Amino acid sequence: MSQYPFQEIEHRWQNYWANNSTYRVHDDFTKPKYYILDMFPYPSGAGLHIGHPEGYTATDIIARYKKMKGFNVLHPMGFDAFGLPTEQYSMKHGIHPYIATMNNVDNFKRQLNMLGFGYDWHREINTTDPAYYKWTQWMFLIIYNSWFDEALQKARPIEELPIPHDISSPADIEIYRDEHRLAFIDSIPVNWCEELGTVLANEEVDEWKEKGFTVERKPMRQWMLRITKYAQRLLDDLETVEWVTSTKEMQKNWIGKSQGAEIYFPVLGEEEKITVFTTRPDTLFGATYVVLAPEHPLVSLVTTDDNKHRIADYREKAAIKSDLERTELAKEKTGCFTGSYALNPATGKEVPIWIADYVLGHYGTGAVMAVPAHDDRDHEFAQQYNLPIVQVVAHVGHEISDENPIDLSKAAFTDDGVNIESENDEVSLNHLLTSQAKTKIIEWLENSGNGKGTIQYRLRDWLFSRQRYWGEPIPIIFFEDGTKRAMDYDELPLLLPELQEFKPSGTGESPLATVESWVQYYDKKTGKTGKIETNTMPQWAGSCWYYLRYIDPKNINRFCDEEKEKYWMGETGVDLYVGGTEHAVLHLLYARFWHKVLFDYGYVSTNEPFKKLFHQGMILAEDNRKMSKSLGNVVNPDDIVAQFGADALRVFEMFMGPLEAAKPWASKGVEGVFRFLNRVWRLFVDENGTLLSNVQDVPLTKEQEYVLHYTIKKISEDIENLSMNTAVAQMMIFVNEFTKADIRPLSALRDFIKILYPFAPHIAEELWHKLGNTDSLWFEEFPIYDESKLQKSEVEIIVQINSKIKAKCFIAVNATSDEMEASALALPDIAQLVEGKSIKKKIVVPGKLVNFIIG
RNA sequence: GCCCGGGUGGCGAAAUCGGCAGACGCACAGGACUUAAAAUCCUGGGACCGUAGAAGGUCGUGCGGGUUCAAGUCCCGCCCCGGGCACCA
Repeated sequence: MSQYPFQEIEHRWQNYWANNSTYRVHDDFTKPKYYILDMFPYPSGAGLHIGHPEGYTATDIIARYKKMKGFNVLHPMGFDAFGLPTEQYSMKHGIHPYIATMNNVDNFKRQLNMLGFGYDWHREINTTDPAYYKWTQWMFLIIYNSWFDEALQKARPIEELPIPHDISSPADIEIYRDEHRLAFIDSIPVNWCEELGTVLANEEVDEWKEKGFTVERKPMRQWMLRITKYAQRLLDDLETVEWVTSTKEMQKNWIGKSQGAEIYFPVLGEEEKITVFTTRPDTLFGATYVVLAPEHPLVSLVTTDDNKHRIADYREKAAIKSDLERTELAKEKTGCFTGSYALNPATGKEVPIWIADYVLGHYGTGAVMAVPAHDDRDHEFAQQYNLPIVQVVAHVGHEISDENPIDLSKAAFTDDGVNIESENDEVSLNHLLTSQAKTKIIEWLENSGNGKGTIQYRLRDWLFSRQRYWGEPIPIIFFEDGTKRAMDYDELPLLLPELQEFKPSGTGESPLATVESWVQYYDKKTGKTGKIETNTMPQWAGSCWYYLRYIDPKNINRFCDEEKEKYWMGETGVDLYVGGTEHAVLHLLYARFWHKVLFDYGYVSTNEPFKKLFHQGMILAEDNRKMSKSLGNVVNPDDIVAQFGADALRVFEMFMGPLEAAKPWASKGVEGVFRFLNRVWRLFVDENGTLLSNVQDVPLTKEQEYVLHYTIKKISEDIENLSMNTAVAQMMIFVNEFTKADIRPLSALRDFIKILYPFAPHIAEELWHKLGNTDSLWFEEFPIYDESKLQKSEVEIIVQINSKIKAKCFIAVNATSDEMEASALALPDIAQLVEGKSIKKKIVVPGKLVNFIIG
């Protein structure tokens, strides 16, 4: 294959860009800004995956395009380098995570530069850099030193938290404050992984289980972030961003808002009431028993002596089960009667109190009223244990029982309908539709003091601590006298200690707990001695705010300068954020949460961090399966670049198909794109790389003008819409058209190079210089199309008889309907077909078609 | 089970304010160049019927209906694939 010298060209231009700091970004506030962001990579030992260049090329294209359109473009890159994989690798190979990280980062940077991306490396960030994680810790302290004002729906300083009058001692005030901080310590059942020696967030459990690790539930002391306080805002503000609908949906489902009611069931013979949460308060008259989660605090109170052993036994078994075992693996529902009864506040009837692990302790109130007639789970349980089933909702129009077609011995009736048998002395729901019954019963509950309407969220607080070494230390000191204090901002960063051994301590504590010299702390500010918190932050922490650090990465006084933040974040934040779907919920939800806390304090100027979000699809192996080492179907970017060059890889990944779609790799496809780049090369130069003599300063033909201006228009629009595949197709059409020309008009070729440049910057720069230019294309303007060149004097229309195409003809572009009809009828084929027939109907679409319906 | 996406040639895909289905590329076939090959260039192509060849005809965007002069595109009912959630009361 005779080929253009891509290796030489790519090396030359990469060196040129580096030596001339071509991509240096300046904070020029006079220009309109465009902030385009990639999800920064985790620098693994495996190096760049072939999927990485897909999103990165797309953003590189847009960044260059926007730059050429006159925007001041910020398109930065950095590394999310804390986290388990590096620490695992370090333990296995005995290399310090810091060294492993540096090596991996170097390799990633080499590969990113090899692909010709236009990053300003002066703005590189690394989450493991103390100068960076100082601010991660700072933001943690902002959160720690805050409470959430429900009335204002925003975070406020903890000092401003109103303290109830009956709390006066400093110790009690501190306890009260701790109960309201947005970062707090709790002892809760967590997902403990013995092999990893750490707890995992609920969201992370599946990922590690897939990798073959076991995860069990175990109560432990943990740091939590009160993200649930922001549930409503996180939900509402989704409406203000331009995100993929599926991702918005996922976040909505994850937050999981439910409207319903809390209802109080008095325990017979006790003062206490059981509060249940239900979304179907309209079925209250059908509640025939109450179920508590095994971990519910009232369980011991309501358990009668003769049931003690069985209940204790059941609770113990439930406690060690993971959520997974309590749900998917449990084919049959299990439960245990406590021996006590509660009163259904609507019917006044006694209903038995059970415990069962199908009721989750952490959702709602941890207790439910069971309505077996109208809930599948309650129905199953009632059948299992022979509990009464009472119907209170019927199909609309079938309120009279003998016409009622519902067979409750088989399944529950869970649809909306109309209430029956729902009446007491104070309220009747009978004949009301489900929605009306809900409103009415809530009204009654509130008036009678038996309950109230409420909203529940599925979202849980964020488990924020990890028992690992390779993460940000949590800057809290626990003193020997039992008090504690958060470090002040001027004491940050709290550095990770140098460590020889970073294996888990084995006690459930972080490896940091074994470093006496680091843990033991003499506090100069208070003169007290104590211990530093040994848990570290999860990997998500550093990525919660990195987009802000790019704005001012070297700032030592602030996470970023106020004015620069205002400029680059503007009215609506990052203009475009591109990354994989795998972060649709977690990273994007956590980052939004941190951003909102910062927003509450005025540290950032936008409500939401990312205005527009786009997910690139996965690149599959040639066999249509996921690429994996074990399948041996991995394609390495280094190999492709060595064989065909970075430009070919970039253009091919854009040409494969829609950016958002999952698509299989095709080695023949790269060759095709490589052939295209060679055709581009030969459009300009001969075998020796000398500019062809038939590239001349001549005017374009009408046809060439049309193709050129259509290409400019089409590709501009395609880039804006992220339709890179059709943009590449249009460049191919351009090259095919102009290759045909014996004399190639220089002006069109100049424009074409500028269009090609965002996609294939190396070959474009080389050809640009061969045309005698001395500066980089980075500083050129993107061509602008001329609408008048797109106007054709004649247009081809189709002529149909009975809606079938029978002929085509050219007509003047501004022809009237009558003229079109006359031209069509004048065609011999049409005249012949119409002859002797009556034309029943004529449809004329200007500039498109004429259709004769004949009989 | 629920919520999102998506089903178009041998393959990746274009085209959705309803108006020539299959742009562009891959693979394939034929030809030119060559001692030969590679590379390059040119030509062809949805399927079926038809014809010596052409002309011509029928069918065709997952399946079944519908609206319309006209449907890949709009409406109704299904099937299949991918992703997410899943005892959340």
